[in-house]
Amino acid sequence: MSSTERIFKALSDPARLRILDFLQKPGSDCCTFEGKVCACDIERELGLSQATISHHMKILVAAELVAGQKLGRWMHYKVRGETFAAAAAWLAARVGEASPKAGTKGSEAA
Amino acid sequence: MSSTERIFKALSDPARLRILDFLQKPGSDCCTFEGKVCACDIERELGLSQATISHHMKILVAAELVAGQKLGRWMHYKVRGETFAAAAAWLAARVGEASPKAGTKGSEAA
DNA sequence: TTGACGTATCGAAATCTATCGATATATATC
DNA sequence: GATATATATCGATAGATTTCGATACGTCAA
Repeated sequence: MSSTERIFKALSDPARLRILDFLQKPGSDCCTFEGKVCACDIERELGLSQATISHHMKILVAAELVAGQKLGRWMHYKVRGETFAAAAAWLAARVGEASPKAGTKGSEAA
Repeated sequence: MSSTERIFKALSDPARLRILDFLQKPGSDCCTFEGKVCACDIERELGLSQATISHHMKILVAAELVAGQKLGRWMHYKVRGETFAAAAAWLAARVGEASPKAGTKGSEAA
């Protein structure tokens, strides 16, 4: 699976979109650490089981949309802006290029 | 399903990514018409059945990533750049906002 | 009207995904 | 060491997705 496909697949689930939104504006009562949000806060915010949250975080980390760091017993996550920027660039490169002479814009999709 | 989720879901399949690439650089032997590519060419390019191509095009049109136009017996498709641009903007808005004090206002509408 | 052709839809099979409870692993505390 | 806590993994299940062949629908040409 290409990294492009992996990114969009990670973005195509409502639970994961909620997680990404939450990572950027966590509640003030969250056990954040240096801008990173604890997995337990995500679980509480979404109302899904701990196993399900762990599953989603694995997918987001594999897509490089999120970075995880273990601090003692806790996992702390934060958004990886550079991957969002790369995905945005991938999309932007496909705007207004419907001409028959497109050529060297393909990154590594498909 | 939100339009954002519908767009990313449409982008999360390798066959559909190939279709989008092909729509922007179709072969010179394709029965294109005013920059739009015939469904029969997509079928030939991808090597999937006609039913499968029709299914994928329906998903791409529903996500508004592609516009379809019927010309006699033929369906012609083209990329809708504005939807790609909107999706790129959605991603770009999530770059560099991982910190609660990254410069944006403190409006947290949860 | 009839037949041929391009496309859409239907029904089914195989595979993938989200979700959960149970359990394992790792770490902090006693 | 023993126990409690946070997270990861395992196994199972329900639902979604991809794909196809068959067939229906719409359009062009005799």
